[in-house]
Amino acid sequence: MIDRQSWKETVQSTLQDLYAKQGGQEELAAVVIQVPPKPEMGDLAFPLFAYAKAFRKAPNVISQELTQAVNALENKPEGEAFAAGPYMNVRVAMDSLVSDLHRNVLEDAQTWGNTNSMEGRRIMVEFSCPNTNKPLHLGHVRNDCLGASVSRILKANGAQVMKVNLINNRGVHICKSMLAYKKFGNGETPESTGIKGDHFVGDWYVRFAQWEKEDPDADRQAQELLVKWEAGDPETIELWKLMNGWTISGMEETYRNMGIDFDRYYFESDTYKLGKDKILDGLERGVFQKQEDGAIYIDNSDIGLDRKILLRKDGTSIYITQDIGTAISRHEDWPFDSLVYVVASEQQYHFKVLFHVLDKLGYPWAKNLHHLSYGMVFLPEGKMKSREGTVVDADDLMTSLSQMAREQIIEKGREEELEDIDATAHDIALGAINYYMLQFDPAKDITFNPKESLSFNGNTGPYLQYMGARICSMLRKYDASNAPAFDPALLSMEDEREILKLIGSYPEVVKKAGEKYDPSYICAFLYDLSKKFSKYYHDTRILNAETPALISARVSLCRMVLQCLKNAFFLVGIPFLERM
RNA sequence: GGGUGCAUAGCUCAAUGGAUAGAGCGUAUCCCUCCGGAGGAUAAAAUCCGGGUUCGAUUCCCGGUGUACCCUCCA
Repeated sequence: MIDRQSWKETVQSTLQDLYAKQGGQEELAAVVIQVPPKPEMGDLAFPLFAYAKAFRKAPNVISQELTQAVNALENKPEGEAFAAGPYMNVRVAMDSLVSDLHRNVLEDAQTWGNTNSMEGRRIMVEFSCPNTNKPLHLGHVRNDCLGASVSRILKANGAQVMKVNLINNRGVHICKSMLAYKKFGNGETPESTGIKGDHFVGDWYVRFAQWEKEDPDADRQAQELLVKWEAGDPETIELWKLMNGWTISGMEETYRNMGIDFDRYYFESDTYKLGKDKILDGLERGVFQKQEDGAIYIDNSDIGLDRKILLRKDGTSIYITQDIGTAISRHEDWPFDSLVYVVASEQQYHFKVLFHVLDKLGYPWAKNLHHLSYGMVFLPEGKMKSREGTVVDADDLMTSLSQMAREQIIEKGREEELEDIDATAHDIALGAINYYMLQFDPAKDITFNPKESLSFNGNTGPYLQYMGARICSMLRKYDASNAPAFDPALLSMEDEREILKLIGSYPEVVKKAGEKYDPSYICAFLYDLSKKFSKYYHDTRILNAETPALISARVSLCRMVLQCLKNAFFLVGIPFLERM
């Protein structure tokens, strides 16, 4: 909103003139523009340390001379410069800027804040990618929140986005739950037991782990079943389809519940054969080599890595085999400019190799593949372990949070106000989860403490939702019919200037979040805005301000904040609530 | 052993190379004559260690220490 560029240019040329006056010849270093640490110190800051040597003067002195020169200019940008020690700071005149901002925010409404920084780019985003042998857990939740949010942020920056999910529905782990079910299942089904499909299949996976401990032959049998599966044995395929169907329908229920959706599903079972073909093809062309025992590998010594097996000696495919096939068929389906894989940091090596393999196979787009690597989610006692029953299940998490939200609603006596308590509780839970998962730098490992993390107070999603609900509540009480026109000059308090500047910076935040694939910038913005607004309405009368014009101006500010909250909420998956 | 991240307050996290390193939780103390207390205010409390670059380093570089993940014909 503030015209930083004009100020920068003005200061640069004034500084250069000043230097020339005292006989300086050479070109000075580019001026740096900053935001002062406190609002009362102005809106812009120019540190002048770097020029001390050239001017042979202390930065404080340069600041004073520069300030005088800048303020004496006839056609400087609107505002006032003042010396602040070794800095020259500027307080910008905001009235016309605020008028524009006010108009833009309210006219653009839900598209306000969107940028065109990625206009025309076609970006595919892969996320979630569950295995069909167990239900979604906390790790998937971080993945899903990130993938969904990044997709929305890229879109808000003008990109065309294709959200894809890759169902890992084949492999020895799938065979393990199938085998245990075959052996011990007695024909039970999710329907007969009343257990959600993905949980039902997951239970058999756990059962296999127990059996494996008792019977050393279990693992060999699982491998055998995988070979049968790849050979297309009808009975095996039938069971596989049945069990995958159970899992996937269970997961889709979880996705729906969490507001996650995809434009397209890919199935590993459909693409691994293409991967195999491409590897055999690469072998023929001399890109890959064959070991004495028959396994095919790529020699990665050119990028400082060891050899990597691409196809087992028995001819069955492994994890990377299908990823090769999947990437190729995706580019055929929807030619993308870039493909973003949202996958945990533990797979960094895998993606390094994958991208290298595709590059060696000669696909030009292999250079535009990006691994959005995010940190692990740990529990206070360490890594989640299914064997020790410490896995935090996604469905359980949603259920317990909804339950907590429901209790709070009742405790606060809000039932009467709400049309649908369960729906509101659900949205609060969703807001809490999304904000929790997205507020941190994706690269960082995070520790999820169920007792401490599941709070609705402080820096949480519900706190943000509450701000929105409070503003809505105010606006409902305001009669706008004879409201005086918006006068930006009335919003001159420090608090108001701060809030307006923050709103003005929102498009830049959206842009940065897109460039960095990082929703945490949006989260930080939301918290900052909410906290500032929260203090503002605590200290300042709005609906009962002194004059109708003042009321109108402040209400307008509230409307702007509200629009900004709504738009940012959308990007990070926090449901907006008019009442809560 | 090699590779890649990470290291900031008691805990969980912020901080475009700049001014007094910010929040939440927890702890202590205040605030419902005022628009919703899922709130506001105040206080105590931190940059892993050693070098280097720079006018200036939490930030950049090198070394060390700690920690996590990977280096499987698991996914």
